[in-house]
Amino acid sequence: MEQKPAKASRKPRADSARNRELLLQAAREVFSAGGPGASLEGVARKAGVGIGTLYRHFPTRDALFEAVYRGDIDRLADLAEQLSKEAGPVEALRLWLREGVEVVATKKGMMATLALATDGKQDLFAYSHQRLTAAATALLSRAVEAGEIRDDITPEDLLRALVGLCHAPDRPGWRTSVARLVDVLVDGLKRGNG
Amino acid sequence: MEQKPAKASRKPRADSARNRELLLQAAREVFSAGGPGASLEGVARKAGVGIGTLYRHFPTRDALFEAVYRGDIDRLADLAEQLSKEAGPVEALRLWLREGVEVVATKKGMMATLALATDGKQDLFAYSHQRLTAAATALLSRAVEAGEIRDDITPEDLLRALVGLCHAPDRPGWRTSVARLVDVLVDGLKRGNG
DNA sequence: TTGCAAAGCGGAGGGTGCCTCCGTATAGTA
DNA sequence: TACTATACGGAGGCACCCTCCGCTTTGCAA
Repeated sequence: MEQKPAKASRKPRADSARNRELLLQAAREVFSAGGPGASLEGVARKAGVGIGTLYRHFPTRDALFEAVYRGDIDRLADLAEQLSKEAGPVEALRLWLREGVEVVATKKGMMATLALATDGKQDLFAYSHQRLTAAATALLSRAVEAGEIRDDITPEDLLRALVGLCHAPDRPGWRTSVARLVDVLVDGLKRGNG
Repeated sequence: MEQKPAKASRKPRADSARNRELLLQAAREVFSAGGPGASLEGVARKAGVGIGTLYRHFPTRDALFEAVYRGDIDRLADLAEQLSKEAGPVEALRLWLREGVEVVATKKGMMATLALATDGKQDLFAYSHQRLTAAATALLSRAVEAGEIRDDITPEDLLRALVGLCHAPDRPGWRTSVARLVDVLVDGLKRGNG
């Protein structure tokens, strides 16, 4: 029942690793500027690499998104944990949502990633989805157990709201508008408003 | 200072009007199924009309959206007026948002239209934007004047929330999730939750 | 070092969609 | 019926998507 031939596989090639980095860097820039619809050929051009190379490293557009923004997802998930220790249950929720908004604000491409990560269907985003869901679950259940918010809101609801509110982060007054809405939403979560 | 030559202009051609209708019908179907990214060439094909004809009638994708969904926008705006008479201030808000969600649920293409109409920048959507903003303003200010909700929420905030919550109307449990969030939002609007 | 094959490169090519332009067809009018 | 304003339609130029495969580079072993 041997798992793998384990063929003493040779060291990964240096040019491959280098190109991968070049692509990630280029994608970061292109996506941040141009949003989720940005051209992959543009990314390859900017990286100074053939389009074929891009597709070999990242077989789909989503794979590239995943690779580019996984770090941000992780940071957001970690933040939830930290806030659970440092802030009251409701305040932690509020601050977490605000930070989520803030992250998106600086990276248009992040929106698409967040949306995909929120969607459980994509195998590719299973990891990100799991991390975000766990973060949302933790924040919500803590507040529920403290008896401070209603108990019928799912983590999916919270993520949906986060992603939804972040759409169109270009419009004048976006930040303040979304900040208000986050407040409204969090207030609405509190017990005894029904 | 004659405004126009008023050249006893000839009657508009029958084929033109017919094709316009064919295009609208085809667009309705294609957009409803395929969302905002659906192919315009596909619309033309489905209408049995050349692509040039499509572009002559609707110079941009947005113009087509506008024409297809203006009726829905109007209906939504009218509903706000009606609800103002038939329901309490806060309840009217809640019901209006719910209806907005419902309209989008059945028409993917509507999402894009709503988003565009919410955005003031598009001259093309000036009418729709104005109608929706007026509707939101009426509902909000009525509730504010009744002292039932906070007074720092703008019509733009409300529309942003509506559009935002309606994203990704495909996911399982979408309806109930959004329904919950609308409730949370409206609860959060109420006075005395800060 | 050298030779070799695995691993990786890159861009041509076929497909789709966007939008414009203009020769051709046709509906209204005289 | 003839004439012309009006409308039609699709070819053409562009950009992008993604695949495929001949060529290059790299790591490794002799």
